[in-house]
Amino acid sequence: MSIALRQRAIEVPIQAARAGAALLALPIAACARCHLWQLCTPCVPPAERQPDAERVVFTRRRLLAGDLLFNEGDTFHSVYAVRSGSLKSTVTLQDGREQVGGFLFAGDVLALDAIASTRHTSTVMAIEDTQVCAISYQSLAGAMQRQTTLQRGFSRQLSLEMVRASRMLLVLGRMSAQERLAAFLLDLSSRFHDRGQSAREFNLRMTRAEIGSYLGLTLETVSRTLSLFQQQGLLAVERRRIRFVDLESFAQRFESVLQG
Amino acid sequence: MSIALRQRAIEVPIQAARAGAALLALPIAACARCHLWQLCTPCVPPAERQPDAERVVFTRRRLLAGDLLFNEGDTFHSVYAVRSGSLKSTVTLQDGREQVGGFLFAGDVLALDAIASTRHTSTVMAIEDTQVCAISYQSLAGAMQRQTTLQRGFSRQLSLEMVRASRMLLVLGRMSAQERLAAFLLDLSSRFHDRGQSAREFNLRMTRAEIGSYLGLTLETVSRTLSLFQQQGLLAVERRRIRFVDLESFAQRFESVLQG
DNA sequence: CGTTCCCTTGAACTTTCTCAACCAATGTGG
DNA sequence: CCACATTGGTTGAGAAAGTTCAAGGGAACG
Repeated sequence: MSIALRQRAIEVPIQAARAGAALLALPIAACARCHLWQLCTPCVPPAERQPDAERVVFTRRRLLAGDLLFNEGDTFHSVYAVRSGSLKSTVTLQDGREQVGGFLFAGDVLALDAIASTRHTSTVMAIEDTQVCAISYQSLAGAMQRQTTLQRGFSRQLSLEMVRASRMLLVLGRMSAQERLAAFLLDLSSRFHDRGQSAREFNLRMTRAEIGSYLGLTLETVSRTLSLFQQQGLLAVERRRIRFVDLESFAQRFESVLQG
Repeated sequence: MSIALRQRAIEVPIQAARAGAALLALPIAACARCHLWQLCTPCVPPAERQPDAERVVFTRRRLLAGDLLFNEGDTFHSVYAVRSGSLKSTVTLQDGREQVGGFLFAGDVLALDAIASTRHTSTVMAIEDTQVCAISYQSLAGAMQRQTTLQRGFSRQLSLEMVRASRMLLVLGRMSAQERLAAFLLDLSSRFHDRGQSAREFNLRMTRAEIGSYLGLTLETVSRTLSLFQQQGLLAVERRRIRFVDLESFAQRFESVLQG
């Protein structure tokens, strides 16, 4: 579950994965970002396969916008990697209040937080047409026992999620609506950039209400703040299309947001 | 790093650890709660030691109130287990705004989130006189390679932290000042209870300002809200001493807070 | 072509924050 | 032991930020 703002870029493993991608001709771009690609049978040609790699069961799954990948409380069987599309993860209070915990895009891995509890702790829904790989956790755990690299990468991934979560606490705890939204947009920008898309201009995949929920704001405040940024000449907003007029100065103006 | 509200109780591993405690006569109570006690040379009598347990290096460290355990950005060498006392973990924005990320008590394990980055992502300070065990991560990682149980327990611990973090996001994102403070007090109550202390009455170890920072509120709001709870006959507050007039009904009144 | 969903904007209202004064407890140095 | 400073906590009043309620517009979809 990606609950928070990303690091500016994810350094080492991406590099490695990209090098690997060139070498091994990964089927799709998302796999180059996926931390689990070494386990993925379709991603690794037979010649290079580890003998036990066979045991890790990957399943492809297609979702339409609005489809649930899994529900809070469902038994945990698999972790997932996003191949294409986008999803949101949500948690719900007893009284029905819902909070978006994060947005997931191609290459993101999710459901790691279920390992402890054997049940999913959030609901994940596709917000556009989406493909995911399901990776059986049982077989993954087995492979991790044998492959140290993999196990380390996995711990690393988990602990990265925690870093993101604690950054998000800062956002929700200390920042104004403008700062929250700026942080959110800069996060999206850097994530799209990492995926080879434009950092300056992109389509939001989610509604104002979902953004608001994620940031602890109402949809009206999100809308007003976007309008404000536009009035100030910082952004061009047209429905879900966002363009930074000057990305560098925007980032600078809100730099308090980007790590200490 | 404990960034969020705890589960009501931590089930399986505690049970196991307590059974172990009885069997092996752990030196202090905190060790019975510590997820790493199996590695702890003083905790495991020579007869029962795994041959590679020797390699995990534990160091005791004493801190006075106000002492730093480590600073944001310090190189990461060890994870820590709290033996006694309390600490707070904080993160800071460039402009100096600070956010308390969590409070740590006896038996808690911290600095797990540094694994990914090789640097500590938060500053941890003792808020009263405190003892910790420092566990060399290098030797811990080695032991985990050999002991599957340990490695699984570690992943479990990491993923528990994530569950807590996402619960905290709910608190900061969706809840009013009263709900936040109620959630905080109930969390403390259950944590003290887990440690064999009273769930109904306890001393806050932290200032109003620290509570406020943790909950995304000002210290004045914390103070006013405590006064309000007292006026409503829910709490008896006297400086840092908190007593629930009726813990069950208090919990019920704010039950929206406690998981779905 | 009408319905639905999403977004925008305005106005009144609520909550929390900010600023400020004050009190109580604790610690310090003469 | 007392005067004084420091730290932590309480309370009030006004200001600010964001929410709620309400109305209306536009794109998308059947």
